[in-house]
Amino acid sequence: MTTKSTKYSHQREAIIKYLESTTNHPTADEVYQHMRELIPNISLGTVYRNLSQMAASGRILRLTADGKTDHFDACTSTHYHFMCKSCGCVRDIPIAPLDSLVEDAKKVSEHVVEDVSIMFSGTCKDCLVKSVDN
Amino acid sequence: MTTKSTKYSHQREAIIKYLESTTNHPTADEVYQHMRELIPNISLGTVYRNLSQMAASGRILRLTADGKTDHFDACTSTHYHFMCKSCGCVRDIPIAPLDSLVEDAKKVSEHVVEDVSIMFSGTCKDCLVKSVDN
DNA sequence: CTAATAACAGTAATCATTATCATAATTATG
DNA sequence: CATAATTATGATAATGATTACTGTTATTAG
Repeated sequence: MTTKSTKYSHQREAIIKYLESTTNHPTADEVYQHMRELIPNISLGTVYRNLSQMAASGRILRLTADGKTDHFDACTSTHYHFMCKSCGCVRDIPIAPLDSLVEDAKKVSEHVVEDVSIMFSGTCKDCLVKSVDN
Repeated sequence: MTTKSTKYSHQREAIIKYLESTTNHPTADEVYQHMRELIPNISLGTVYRNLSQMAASGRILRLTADGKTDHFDACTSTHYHFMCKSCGCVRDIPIAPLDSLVEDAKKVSEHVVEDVSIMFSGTCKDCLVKSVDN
């Protein structure tokens, strides 16, 4: 069995650069739309393949929130997120990491707890303004 | 504008009874498979419609974990869940509610934080046994 | 009892994502 | 450096979960 290696690709490089340049945690389709400005004939499948590959290897984070569309984050250190119930945008929440949470869960659970995902939700400031206008 | 009311249905009654009888947090399809034993010609659409309706009204909880399939829980008081990365099952994690978490997030965020979802992940005890066998 | 309306079963449509496949780009090797 | 091996790509088809549509049935109000 030969372990398969990773080859360089222009497309993957552009995707990771874009993810590192934004704190907006875009969806696969948002990444795709941006990439098309740089690489007009890039395929949506290429974007999905590279995002999934980088998420699997730990290079980026896959954020699952409302069960509809995943978001991606190039910042892999422990931090938390907020999803707007109105527009679906994902933003950072600057609270301190809850280091003991997984440890606490490990102690009480009969299962092997490895990770925890914390997702806040509510209304983002932009959607709040819009709702006041109406 | 007339507010639309809710009418009784045999199907919805059976769905909520089933959800209340289990702590396994089934998916819509698992609910459907169970319902077919009681109501053989029930439609999958009916199951989805009633689950969505009850989740929207707060009667049950919709649990989103891996972005693939939602799970449902008739217990709506604050508690936490674990999803197995191997088989996808969802189980309860009996740690005490983190009451201050949403309050803390409200203080530091420029958005209107209302709720938080906490999802642990790892390997469930059943999958652990299977992996040891191999 | 009858009219109004919500819920139903069955099915088609949608959306996000993954798989397939022939071609192109990258890397290894003689 | 030439060529073989292998991974990545673009284009598109397929999948899986969920929602929408439609004609019919059940529930409820008058």
